[in-house]
Amino acid sequence: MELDERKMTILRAIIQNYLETGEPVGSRTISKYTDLNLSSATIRNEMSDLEEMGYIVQPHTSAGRIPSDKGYRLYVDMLMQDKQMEMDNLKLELNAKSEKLDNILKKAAKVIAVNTNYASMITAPRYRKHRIKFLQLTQVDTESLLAVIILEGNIVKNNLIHVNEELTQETLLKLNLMLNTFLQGLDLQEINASVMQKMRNESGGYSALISDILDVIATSLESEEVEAYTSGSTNIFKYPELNDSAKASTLLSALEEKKQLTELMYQEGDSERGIQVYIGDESPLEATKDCSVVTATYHIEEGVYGKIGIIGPRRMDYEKVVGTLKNLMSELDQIFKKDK
Amino acid sequence: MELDERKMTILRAIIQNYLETGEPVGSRTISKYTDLNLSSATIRNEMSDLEEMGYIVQPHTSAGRIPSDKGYRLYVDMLMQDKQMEMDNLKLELNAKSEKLDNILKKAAKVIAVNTNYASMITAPRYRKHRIKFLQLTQVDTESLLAVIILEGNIVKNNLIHVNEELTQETLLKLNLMLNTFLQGLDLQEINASVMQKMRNESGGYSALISDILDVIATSLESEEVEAYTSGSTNIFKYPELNDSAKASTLLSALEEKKQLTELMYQEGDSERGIQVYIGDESPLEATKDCSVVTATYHIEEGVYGKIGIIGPRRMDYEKVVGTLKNLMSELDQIFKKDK
DNA sequence: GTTAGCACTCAGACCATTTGAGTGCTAATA
DNA sequence: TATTAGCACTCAAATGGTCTGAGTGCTAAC
Repeated sequence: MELDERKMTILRAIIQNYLETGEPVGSRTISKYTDLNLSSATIRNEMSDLEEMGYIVQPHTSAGRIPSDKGYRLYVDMLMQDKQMEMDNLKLELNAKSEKLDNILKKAAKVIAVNTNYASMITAPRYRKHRIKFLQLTQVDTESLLAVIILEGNIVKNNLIHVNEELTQETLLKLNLMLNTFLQGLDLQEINASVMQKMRNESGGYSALISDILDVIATSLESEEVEAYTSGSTNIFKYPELNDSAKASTLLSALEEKKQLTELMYQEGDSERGIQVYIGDESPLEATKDCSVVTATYHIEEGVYGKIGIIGPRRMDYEKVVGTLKNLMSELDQIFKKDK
Repeated sequence: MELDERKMTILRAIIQNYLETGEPVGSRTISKYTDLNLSSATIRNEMSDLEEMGYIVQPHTSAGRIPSDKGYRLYVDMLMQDKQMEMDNLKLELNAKSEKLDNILKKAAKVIAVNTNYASMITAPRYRKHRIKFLQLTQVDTESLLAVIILEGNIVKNNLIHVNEELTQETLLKLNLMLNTFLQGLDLQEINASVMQKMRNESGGYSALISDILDVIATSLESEEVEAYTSGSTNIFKYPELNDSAKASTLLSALEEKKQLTELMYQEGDSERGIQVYIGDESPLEATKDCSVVTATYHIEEGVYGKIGIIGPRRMDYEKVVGTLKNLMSELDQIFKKDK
């Protein structure tokens, strides 16, 4: 059987109608809804064909039809190659000048959630390897040193180190110089035993302190799970099909935990560019089997990127979501470009 | 009428039973549950009295009784002055040495949520006024300066500032010296126009930069909303009485927003010490009218403290919750003491 | 190829009935 | 006088039957 023009129109009508109402849609509805001027009986025949081809399903005999994952997929694919969206204006109100990365991201997540009425999640950019760009120790008071570590991409980490004796200005300068000489441009793997040994040798009696500092660096680089922010997770209550306590609970847990979702977003073959759509069972994540997840990538610099995700019901308004995401992506790209 | 020994016992039995089951409890149950050896009829008489006194209510005629807010209140008050809890061992697994404040707090929130099966929230310590302890500018690369600001209580803030020209080492030293001389020990209110003017005068041509820096400081200090972490928010699905979508939704929104809850925790008359219990309508917060909220305070140093909160159903296991909180409070106090 | 008509299906609403847990009251008992 | 047994009563929730309406598939007519 062939998926001709008319079948397409009907399928599209079914999907759009279902997106609006959330109820299975019947033949009579479609016969009125479209401008094809076909009777419900004809529609029934076509629908029966569409069902056979797997694009729609009946939740039970004598109910209307709802789109299957395959049907959504077709619809989404059609959308994707379709005309460029007209952009509805969404702006991050940021005085970007002194705004920090995490604030920007939090706001972005919120903007998306509010605009789409779905749950959103955004991850901080993931650097392929965290190279040390710059290191600095400063005496804060008699008993503590502040270690500031700047990684490539201007991620700033800091940590207090407790010391017993006050260090002279001179010693600090020396230590700083040494640390930078040895460690600049390295990532965690490259700080191996031999580097560490050399540093200790040259430290002139401060080898204990050096160890402490290396410890701090190690935890800073290592524990770097990708940070993620969510927003609008309670939006899922707006969709009856997700709004039973078992489903809502697993979904919200996933959103709270973030970790799984992060993994999903950084999926293999994510192509680093463009927009990815997981419909229902297509998702490798158990918790989102009843949802659709749309992810997008924003870029900070070559090879450094983060992800935005939207989680909503299968009957998500894909058109709007994809539009909003594209929009926000370029917005973010802008901000980070200006930021340079 | 008087609340004699026997009535107390019965009330306690009703509450405890209701905590376990979540169902209204009837006279027959109590007559078997307690070791008073009274018939259900007698219990009925007593219950009728208790109802008249306002400690229990009937959800509808011919249902069992459930505790009223007043009843819970009595019960909680009894608990509070009761014997010291035996501590069940909960430990934060932390290698506290290099662990940062926010990590400790996140873990604490999690530990509580897991231990109690309620939702938990913890706020970072709130300083009455944020005084600047130490400031430092560092050149990171040709176009950016890193400004590190350490506030009293060792809260570290940092921000990148974009500059057009590279500064000499000497200029930086001078600027740093000046910044510290002028700003050390001040809080935001105290950085007024006259201080700013003086600084600009002495800056020797870097007044634009100084303005930028002051901007950064201002946002760092000002935007200091209390940070808060939540955990286990999905636990609320475990309690049928909260598990309808309207209630769950408002509650979860409150947990996601955090702001309202933070306000609740830093309530007027919070006495800075000890444990506070809000039962149902006692809470000034609309979103938690159907819940109970228990808050506790942990201390970092004189006058600097944060809050832990537990949110659960009215029929919360107050005994356990209060125990756990006391426990964790001392644990946290320990960690922060060691940390000094 | 399209349409009208008809029999059939099934979820959900509606209603009556039953069940069981719980109550209040009264009279008997210790 | 305090306690208890007994009984009539209430009401939520469960059960089960019936009806309704939206929807289908199939067939015959256009």
